[in-house]
This record gives sequence, C-alpha cells and structure tokens, in this order.
Amino acid sequence: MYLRAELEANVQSWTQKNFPSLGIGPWIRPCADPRHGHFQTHFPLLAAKQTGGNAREIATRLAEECSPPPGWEKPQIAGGGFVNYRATPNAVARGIENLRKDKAFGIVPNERPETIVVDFSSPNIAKAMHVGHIRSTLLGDTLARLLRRCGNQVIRINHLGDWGTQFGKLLLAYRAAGRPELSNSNAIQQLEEFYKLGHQESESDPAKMELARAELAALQSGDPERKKDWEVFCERSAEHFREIYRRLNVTFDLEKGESTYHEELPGVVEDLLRLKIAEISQGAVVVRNPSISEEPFLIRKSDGAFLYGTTDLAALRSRIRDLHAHRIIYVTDGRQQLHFRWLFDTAHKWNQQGVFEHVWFGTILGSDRKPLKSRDGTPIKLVDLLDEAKDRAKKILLEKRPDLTGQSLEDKAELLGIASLKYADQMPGRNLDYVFTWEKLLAFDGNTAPYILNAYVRTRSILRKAGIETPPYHPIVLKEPAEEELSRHLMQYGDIVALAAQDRRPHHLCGYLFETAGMFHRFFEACPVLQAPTPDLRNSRLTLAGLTGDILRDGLGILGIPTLEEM
RNA sequence: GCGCUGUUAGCUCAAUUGGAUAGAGCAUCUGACUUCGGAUCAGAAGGUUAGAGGUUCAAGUCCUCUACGGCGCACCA
Repeated sequence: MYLRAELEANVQSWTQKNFPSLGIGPWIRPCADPRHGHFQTHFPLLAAKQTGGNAREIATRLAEECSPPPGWEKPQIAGGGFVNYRATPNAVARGIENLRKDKAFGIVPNERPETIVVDFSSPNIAKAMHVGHIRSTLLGDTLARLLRRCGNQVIRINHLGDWGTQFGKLLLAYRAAGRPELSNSNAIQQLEEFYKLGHQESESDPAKMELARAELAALQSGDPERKKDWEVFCERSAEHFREIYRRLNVTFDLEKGESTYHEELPGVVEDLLRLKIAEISQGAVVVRNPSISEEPFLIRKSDGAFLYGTTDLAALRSRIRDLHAHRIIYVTDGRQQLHFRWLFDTAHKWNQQGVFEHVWFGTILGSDRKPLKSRDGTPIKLVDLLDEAKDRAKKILLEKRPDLTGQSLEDKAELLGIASLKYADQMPGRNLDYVFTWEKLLAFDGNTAPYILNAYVRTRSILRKAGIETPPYHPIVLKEPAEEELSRHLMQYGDIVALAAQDRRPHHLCGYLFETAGMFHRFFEACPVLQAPTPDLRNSRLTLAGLTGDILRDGLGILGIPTLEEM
C-alpha cells in the first residue's frame, strides 16, 4: 500500500460508514494541479447530489472525522466540496521504502483471476506480414502481458488465416506453373506472385474462376496432392512469421489456423439451425437480429461453403470448451466491429458461457489518408519496416557512439530501432486512425523510447560508478522537490498498470513512463547522487535511482521493450 | 439511407472516464554544462477543445442538431 492506496482505504472506511449507498469508490485521485495538494477527492459533491445534502458540510465532516494516515498533513477543504490531501516528505519516504521491497512495484493482482484468451496478430498464410499487422501484434502482446501481470491466466493465440478462398487462386497459378520448388530465401514473395497471377486470371476469365473454385473444393475435400502443396505453403509462411516474431520478441501459446476448425463447421451450422438461432434465407444460412443490422449475419453461403463468421464461432466454442476460457479478447482493426457484434450476439444465443470483447484499433492510413490495403497500393512490408528502423538507429548511433563497431553496433541498432517502433505504435490511443509515415514511426526525439531508455541508462550508470551491482535498499531521505516529486510519482505505477489493463489501453503506461523518465532527468540535474552532501542522502538517492530504473525496466518490459545497460 | 468512429496549439498526440487555471513532444525563439552519460535540463511563444443549443455546483468528456473526415452494411477474410 503506497500513499494513494493508504489514503483511499481510510476514506473508504469513512464513506462506507456514512454514505454506504454511494458504493466503494475509488474516491482518491492525484491532483491535476499540485498547488491544491497531492491527492484530492470530490466525494462530497457526489454525496451531496445523491442525498440532497450540502457539499461543503459533508467535506467538513470528512476532513474532520476521517484523519489521513500518520505523517499526512491536515486535509484542506476547497471549492464547492473538494478535500485536498498532502503527504509530508516523511510519509513519502516511508512509502518508497515499502515500494522498494515490493517485487511487483505496487501492481496488485486481481482478486478474481480469470482464464483469458487473447487472439491477436493473425496473419494470412502465403502473404508477407505488412504494417497492417503491427498494431494487432504489439497491442495483443502488451495486453497479454498486462493481464498476466494483473494475476490472470492468459492464453495467447495466433489465429492464422490458412483456409480462405485465396488458396483456390493460389493453387491454380502454382499448379499451372508446374508446382515449382519454393526457394528458402523468398518463398513468400514467390507465393504472393502466384496469388497475384491467379487472382488476375480468375478475375478476367470466368472459366479460370471456376477452376480456382474447383481447386479450393479439392483442397478442402482432402485431395492429397493439393493438401501437400498447402502444407508447404504453411510451412514456408511459418518460417517467415517466426523470423518477424523473433525480431519483435512476440510469442504465442497456440498457433491454430482456421483450418483447425474445418471439420466442425457443418456441425456448427446444423446446431444453430436446430436451435432456431439461424434460418435459411435465399439458399444461405443466416442469423438475424434487427437491433444489430438490417442485413443478417451469414454463416453458410448458398453454395454450401462456410465463412469467416462460421470459423470464428467454432473457434470461440473450442476456446471455451477445450481451453476453459472465461473471457476472449479479439484484437483487430476497428473495421471489424460489426462482425464481432454479430459473432458475440450469436455466441450468446448459442449459450456459449463467457465474456467476449473486441479490442479494436484505428486503421493505418497511407499518405493519401486512405487505408493501406494489401491488394491495391503498396503496403509496406514488416521486414522492410524493421530493417529501416534498425538503419535509422544505426545512423544515430554512429554519430553519438563512434567507438561502437561490429556486432555490438548491430545489436544496439536493432534494439533501439525496434524499441522506437514499438513505442511509437503504442503511444497514441488505440482507437485513432493513424497516417503512416516513416518519420513518425521511427522518431528518436521527444516522447520516444530512446528518451525513456536514456533515463534508464543513467540510473544504471550511476550505480555502476558507485560500484554497486544491484539496486540497494537504504533509508529514504527527501530534501529537494525534484526527488520528492519523483518519489510520489513512482508510487502511482501500480494504479497506472491497473488502469491500462482494465481499459485495455497501454498508452496510459507509455505516458506514465515518459513522465517518469522526465522526472528522473530533472532529479538528475537537481540532485547530485555520487557527490551528495551527506552519506545518508547519497544512499537515499542511490536507492531512488535504482528503484526508478527498476520501474522503468518493468514498465517498458510490459510494453515489450527491452532495456540496455548503456547506449 | 442506416450504423460505427473521429474532429483539441502550425504538426503529432495527452487529459486518471463528469472535477479546480486543457497538458506534452516536434517545429520556432532564448538560456544552462570544462557532464554522477547533452539521446539532458530551464524558459518564451503557441487554444473560443469544428460550430450551435441543452443537462448541472462543474462539460474537451454526457444529450440534441449542424458541418467536415474515415470505416462498415449477404454469400471475401
């Protein structure tokens, strides 16, 4: 319990006793303006509104009857019914000493942990990953880590697009070319070209379209030769994905393609028909719900083929039935909102017991403000983006660190480039569309990963110079405003992580870490550590610097950004 | 047409979910150091939160309307 939480507990016990009908809060939040205090509550205003009482009177009672924890100043009443609180430097120092001993840095696990499936990334077989995949991959990865840190059991799933109609066109062109060997180095590029060829041919020639359909049907009914081709496509694609995920350091617990559910699809549709959830309309099988949309949700085409939604229903059921998920979180582009409303609505009618969430993010747009699409335009390949990130980082490193050469230069460039990319992608709120520019995604100045990493490096450098291996535990003494402000800020870490997890919005954590780094830089200017005026102060500042470093590393780690000891 | 979503400083974004005087970065200008790592810090300037009404002690945030973007609306995923 650190600072806010201590005060929260006191205030809650008072509000529970005096105003039980208002719920349990939380009531205490940090002051936006430090002149008012460190923390504030506007509880009296809410209580007055609900009970018809007088806000200032309630504020007075709260201030007088509910004393803050020891070491806090007397609460002050302000405005129409705010109560402001201020912790003394001693109380702050004690809080930091406790936080320093807490291996979780103030992150409190859920009281009721859940098994949560996070479904993210989901690239398509036989296609290169491109910028359109980056947000789902990074957001899903971070959410999985956030939810796990909050005490849940998390299952990360990559739901690969390995069974769509694109395989008919791909097989058509591939087989027409005599099923050539796919080279190790650029198998994906070859596959993309075959697909493009098959697509063009079948779009311009109805007979070819029929052939493509036949290829797909043959594959789906288990023709051995086509099955074998398809397996090669999958294997080669997996190699490509593995390399990207290795560089991004993203992992999955399960990689299950859509093909996994192929056999279950007829049963799903029959089930829904039998339960009168679905009906036949114009030869197709559909689910209706006018409150969602006039148009129905299609789960079987009139030619008998199944769709995206059918596969998703089967996958959803499997996650509940086989993985015992309480909650499934789908991380995709916002354009799929309607699809997921239909999916969740149908799943509930189907009596699938669970909580389903669509965590969506804005579309990545090209410079023309139109979505970057994979078929028209030129989507930037993820490999190229990662390489460019590394190159730009290397240029800056060569300026700042001319002593670096060889492998250590390569390694640092890779780390810094990808760190910047990851941070830039996660820093804006997730429901904004964003226009893709190299400059924005690969910035190294201002609110960026290098700024935060530099603060971390400074914390490590101080400890190194002091001859200390691991961050120490010393009593905390706070003299300067900069160190007190930093200390109070560090104690908000747990609250911010909880907020980011609950909201499924990691950008809160980005903002917090940026502020933390800024406060540390200010502390660094204002408070000499190694040359501190007294040994007690030196020890205190060493401890504070160590703890700041630990929290920066922990927070960046949640965002999937590794730290480095020097840069 | 219906639905979803957005519009905040020149640009890119925040704002603890209805709280007090809307904050950062970039760009511009001015300062600080013979550095516990300058990939830093301090300061200046920059705003009718798209517009108009409404709800209330309090609105960038909620409601209504308008304008302008983006997206989605049966056999693609």
